[in-house]
Amino acid sequence: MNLQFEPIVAEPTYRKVATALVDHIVAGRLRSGDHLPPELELARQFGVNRSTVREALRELDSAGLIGRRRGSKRMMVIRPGPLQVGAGVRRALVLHDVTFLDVWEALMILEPPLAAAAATRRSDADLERLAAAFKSVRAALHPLQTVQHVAEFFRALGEASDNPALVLAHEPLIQLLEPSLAAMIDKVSQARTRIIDAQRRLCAAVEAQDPASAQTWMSKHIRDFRRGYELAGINLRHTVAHAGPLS
Amino acid sequence: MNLQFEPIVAEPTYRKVATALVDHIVAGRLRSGDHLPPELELARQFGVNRSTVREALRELDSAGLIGRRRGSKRMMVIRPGPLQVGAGVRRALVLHDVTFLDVWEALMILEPPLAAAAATRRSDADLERLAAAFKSVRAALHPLQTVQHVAEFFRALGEASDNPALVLAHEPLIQLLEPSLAAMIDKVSQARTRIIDAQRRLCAAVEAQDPASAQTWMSKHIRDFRRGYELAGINLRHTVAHAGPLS
DNA sequence: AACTGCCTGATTGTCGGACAATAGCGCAAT
DNA sequence: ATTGCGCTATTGTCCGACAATCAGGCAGTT
Repeated sequence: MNLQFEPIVAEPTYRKVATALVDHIVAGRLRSGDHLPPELELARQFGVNRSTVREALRELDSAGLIGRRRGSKRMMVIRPGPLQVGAGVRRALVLHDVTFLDVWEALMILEPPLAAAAATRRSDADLERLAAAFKSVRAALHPLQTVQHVAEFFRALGEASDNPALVLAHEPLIQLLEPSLAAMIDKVSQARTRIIDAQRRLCAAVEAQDPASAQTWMSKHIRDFRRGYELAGINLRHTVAHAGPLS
Repeated sequence: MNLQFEPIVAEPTYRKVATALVDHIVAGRLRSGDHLPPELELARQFGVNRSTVREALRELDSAGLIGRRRGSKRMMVIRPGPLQVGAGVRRALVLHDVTFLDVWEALMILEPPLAAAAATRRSDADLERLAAAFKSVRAALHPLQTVQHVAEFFRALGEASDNPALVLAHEPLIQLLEPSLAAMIDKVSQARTRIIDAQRRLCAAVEAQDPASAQTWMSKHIRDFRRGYELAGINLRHTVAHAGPLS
């Protein structure tokens, strides 16, 4: 009696419908921008009730695979963007009790090479976006504004790296950084100046397409964040939970 | 006439219900392992129809925030695990036409420092899991088995780093690597040997808690992957799309 | 005491139908 | 070309229903 049985899996219908739709999207039969067939039509084709279709649609919705333009009624297929995906990962990280130190360490690993890649491969448009973000940071009045533009600076740098994997990997980190950074800037007077200084060097390095310099300065920049947190009296071993608006 | 108006957002009820539930979970009022109230009870409390509640539940379901034990009927709150979150990110990456080169570059950035962190902070249990994975790789018969255990090796290393941010960041990369790696091992005869050799060194470094050595060998290891792909005749600039089972 | 079988209630999965609100769209009028 | 009007399609939400099955109690047997 050495028999081992596989557990029986009874997938509910709404999940089957969902995976069927996902498969169509990932296989490219439904492309980004295409309108999804109306719910009743889908129900007819799948041979299920509209309620069931709707439950499946909520799953795709939550996965960021479908959405609609503002003011539009019909659903269309979209590509899950970094903000959407990043928000999900951020939630997961918060629930896993990620600490400031964890986030800082990950940034320390990711951002310098990312900056180097950005410097190497940036397009003129990327440079422009980066410069615009830098300008906004200098012009920002409130800490909250500042961090929003700092986040945009990081995002611009990510896009410049021209590597979707890196973009999606560092997006949740940026989102986790944002709220705590505001508190830090508010408490540490030199923080703003030092951030602006680092960004100026980074802009220059990216413009000059000097990866080594970009990497070095980003490294200093991230290290500075840690110093800022310590000066602000934030315990790096605390979890980042509840540090900002969530969903 | 310089007025700018904010766009009016009219959130549907099912989304409000979903965010209300998410807020409760993230705020810790509903903890991992808690049973969710029955749908009718939720409908009563929210003052909406059960269908609406169910659509909201599908959203949380897809986000990996709720689930159920096998054979159980009632939903319970869970923490979205790396596999779940990673699968979502992987889908997003595929839809963003990520290339082998992109994935390789991200691995090249992430894995060496991750290995160093693992070597520094690994527990005895981590070491055991890593050794078990290594053993399974050596014992594996088919390429498909091999890559599964190789993936497990990377996951074990990630867990050993004791940094959830790093774990979640490299999970989608592992998942993207998996299918193509099988093809590569099948074509390049030395690949298996070289992987095992690298893993042996990595195991030793992690056991000796020697971060520098771990980082160096991981660096070589990842670099080897690239050589393998080139030997296998895989164009690194091709997208990884459709390279394996999706959802 | 432990295991088994059985019954009952609770809960979910799926269905059908209904209706209000409104986006989409064509057509006429300006 | 823009505006106004009216019809249709589509979504959001609700109600009610029923089958399947899980959870828990209860009795009977060994």
